[in-house]
Amino acid sequence: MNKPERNKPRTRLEQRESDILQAATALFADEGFHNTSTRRIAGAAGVSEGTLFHYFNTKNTLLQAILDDFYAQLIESAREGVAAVMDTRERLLFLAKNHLRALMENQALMMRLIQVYLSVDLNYYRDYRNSPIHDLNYRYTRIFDGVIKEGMARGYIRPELELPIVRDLFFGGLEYGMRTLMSRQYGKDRIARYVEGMIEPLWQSMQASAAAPPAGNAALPPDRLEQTCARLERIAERLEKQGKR
Amino acid sequence: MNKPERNKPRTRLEQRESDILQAATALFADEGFHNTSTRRIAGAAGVSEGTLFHYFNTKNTLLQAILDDFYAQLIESAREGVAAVMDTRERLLFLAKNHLRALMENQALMMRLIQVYLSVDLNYYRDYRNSPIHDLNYRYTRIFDGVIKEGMARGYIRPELELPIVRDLFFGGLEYGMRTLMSRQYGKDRIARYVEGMIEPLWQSMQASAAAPPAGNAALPPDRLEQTCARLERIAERLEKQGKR
Amino acid sequence: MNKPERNKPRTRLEQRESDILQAATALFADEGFHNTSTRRIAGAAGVSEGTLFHYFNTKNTLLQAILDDFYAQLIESAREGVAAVMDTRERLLFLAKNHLRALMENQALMMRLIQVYLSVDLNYYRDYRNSPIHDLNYRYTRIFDGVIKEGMARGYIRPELELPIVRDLFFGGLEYGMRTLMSRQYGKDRIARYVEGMIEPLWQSMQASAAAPPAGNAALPPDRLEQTCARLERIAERLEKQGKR
Amino acid sequence: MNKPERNKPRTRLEQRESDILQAATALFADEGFHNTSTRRIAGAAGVSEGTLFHYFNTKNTLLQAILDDFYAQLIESAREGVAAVMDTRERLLFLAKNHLRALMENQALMMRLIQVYLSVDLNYYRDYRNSPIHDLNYRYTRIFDGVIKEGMARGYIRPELELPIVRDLFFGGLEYGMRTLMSRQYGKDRIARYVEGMIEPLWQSMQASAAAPPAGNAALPPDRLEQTCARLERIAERLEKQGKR
DNA sequence: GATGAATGAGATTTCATTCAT
DNA sequence: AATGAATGAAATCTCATTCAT
Repeated sequence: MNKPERNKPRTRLEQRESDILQAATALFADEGFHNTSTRRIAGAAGVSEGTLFHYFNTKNTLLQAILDDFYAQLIESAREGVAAVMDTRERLLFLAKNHLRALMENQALMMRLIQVYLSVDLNYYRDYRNSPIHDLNYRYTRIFDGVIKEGMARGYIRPELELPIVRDLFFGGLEYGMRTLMSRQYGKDRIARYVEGMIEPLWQSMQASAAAPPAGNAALPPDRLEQTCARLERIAERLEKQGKR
Repeated sequence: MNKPERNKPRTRLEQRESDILQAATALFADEGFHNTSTRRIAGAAGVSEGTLFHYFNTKNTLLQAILDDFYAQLIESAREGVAAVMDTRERLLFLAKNHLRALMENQALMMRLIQVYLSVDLNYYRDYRNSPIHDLNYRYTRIFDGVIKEGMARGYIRPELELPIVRDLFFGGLEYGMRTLMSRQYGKDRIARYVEGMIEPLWQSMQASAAAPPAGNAALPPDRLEQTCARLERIAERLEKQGKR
Repeated sequence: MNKPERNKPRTRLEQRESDILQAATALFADEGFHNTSTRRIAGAAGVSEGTLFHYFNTKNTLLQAILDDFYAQLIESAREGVAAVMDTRERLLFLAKNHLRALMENQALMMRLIQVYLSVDLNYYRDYRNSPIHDLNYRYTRIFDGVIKEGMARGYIRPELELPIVRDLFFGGLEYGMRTLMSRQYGKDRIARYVEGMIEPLWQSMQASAAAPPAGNAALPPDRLEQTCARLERIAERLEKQGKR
Repeated sequence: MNKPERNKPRTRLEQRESDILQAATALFADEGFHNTSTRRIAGAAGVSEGTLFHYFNTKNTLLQAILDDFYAQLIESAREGVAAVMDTRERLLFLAKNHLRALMENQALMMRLIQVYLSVDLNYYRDYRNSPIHDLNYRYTRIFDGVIKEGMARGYIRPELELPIVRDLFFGGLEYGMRTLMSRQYGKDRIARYVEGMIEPLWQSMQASAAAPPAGNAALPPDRLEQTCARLERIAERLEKQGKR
């Protein structure tokens, strides 16, 4: 899947804008946002610094534009994939793979960018809900939400499951795992295997069947038993010590 | 639980060092690493810039020291909690709460710092394995790993579960969810409820072979019970012998 | 002879660059390299500090540029003078005067700059041969070498004389003597007298085999005379032929 | 010959002072004056920074002390050598070798130090005559002067020779030549050979005999002749060119 | 006498942004 | 629309020197 080239720029203006975006994307990904000067971006894009600021008023604007592009593609690809597959589990697999693929294809740029953006340039937790990135992310994750809700409606997923939590596990798990994945050489199949390994337990916990014995209680007995055993063990140990004296 | 105050600084040197660390921690948390100048840190700590660099050769050194401190506390509290509780599920609940608590107590500093550190100042994915933070994180997550492995040994967790994936879901989910949590006013119980909501599906998916018998009582570990009984009998016998003396 | 004004700057850029170079030259000369801040240079040149670094990436680059300019002028003037005079002794006199003149005209800057450069900023004796200043100096002293070699070829200088040693005496003596000269008020004729006083013994020691016949007329180069006479006769013959046509 | 150890420090105070001097000497030599911080000197000397400034009020004081020591040794060794040898030429050879040896033994320190001192920290040419280093150097070069004067008195050196000029050639030549010597691997004999090569022409030019044909005139005839030849040559060449047309 | 923590002025360099051309 | 020279504020870090202990 081709990235920024997708919207083929036709006019000279669009070409320039695209050049700048691509150059900035590559440099941000390689060196990080703060370690990349606008001068270098301009140089890499083959334009003057003045021109760069002619297209993007601010370095932050540039970052925002990159994020916009990225999310636009992410959202589009996610929607397409979800529309093409009907099975809920397959849809989740697709979303996960697509998510990782997009992140990695951009040389992990996005993860870094988003983090930097969230962590440094915005006061993230202060005004997250008003930030433009919140909006992007919201629109993106709604696709996931839709899949889950449809799965519930169809009876594949137990309906009392808390959606936000599944969402956190899904995206959080994927991005956390990406660290491990990226620090090694990885192939396409490696990603696929990893994703399947992650969806499997998630899927289990979503199953309607698993809800049958209402969890809460089902988990209690062995714990209770375990606790009692442990207590007895402790007593036994104490007795042993005393015995040795 | 109190943070840097824990190791109460006694000498004047330690006091100063602690002052600087605290000031830097707060500022980094509020404004981000790159938006906080050493001058402001020095000012906030009540020392001159020269003094700051007398204690920490580099702004990065300062960051490193903060991370070291944070992880040291995190690791210690995690170990203590795990040692105090025997039940696997309870342990996971504790680890999750502890993780969130630590992150939030530091004004979400650490998450941001770590991200910045990973994303910007290091070339994260390039030399992650050699970075000092990798080591810290490794030592921390091994505690989680230990809990899971012990759970498997005891029969509470199906042994074919892939540990790295559970780990990614656990920590990734927590940190991803933290965004939501922090953007609202939250109370202690809110965290607790959130954590329990997250552990519940995770725990389910860990249960022994949920695929075959629909979970529930299948989680019973009969051998464990048998072993404990046998041991108790042995102890009883020994006690009987002692009683005969 | 005017220094940086020589290549009259036409464009605004060249003008600025020249301003900066001149300001830096003057300040370095007055206060020394390490005691002159870039801020003061910028101020003296009437530009902002940012502009200064726009033209010269580094304070050292600036120094290098000054040295380049100086040597370029030195080399050019030396070549011109040598080309304009045929007599070896006159050439040496010229080179010596020119050397001192250039050094003094630049407010003794160059001697100081070069020394500082050699002594402090480079590890002089460690990588002298690879330093850019070595190259400049080499190109300059080759002019002297050429004069000496030609003097040998013409029979005015005894050929067994060791060129490096004469070179050391020549330039070393001049620069060492400059200290004395500069600490007093000096006029043009004073320099001239000093130079003549220095060339006199040097020249004597270069004369052909001063050891054998007590010098003086021994310096006569009979073969040179013979060769020239022969050549003149040949030319005369040819002219005669032409006249017969 | 041992350098700073010569005045064997007895008291603890003297030992410390000597330690500091030695450390500073080595570091200045290796890294240059401005690139060596007092902190590093203190560290290398095994004392605290406070102590360093207890012994030497100023970094410049330290430099001055080093120079004092160096010159003291230089002067002493020069005096001893001159006293031990009677022949004028031998004395000059000794002085030259001794000069180079001392310079090189100190890792070329002194040359660099003096240059730095002269070039940067003092406004050398402004108040050279009042500077302490002028005094040291004056006392040192007077030894050379004495040798020359005695040589004149004994009839070995022509009396009309200008002493300052010979002095400049002698010391200037030596120090200029040192650059070449130090940038290669050199042995003791290499220095000796170099010095002899340099004294030879110098000595010739000092000879009383060379004065017999009063130089000035003696040098004229061949020059005059040369000029005439050159002129004739030029005319001949022009004629030849015309002839070829 | 010895220490080394503390200082604060200052040094070089970077950078996003502006604006005259 | 495009340029790139110009800016000046700010950033990190160094350093000789002082002084309380």
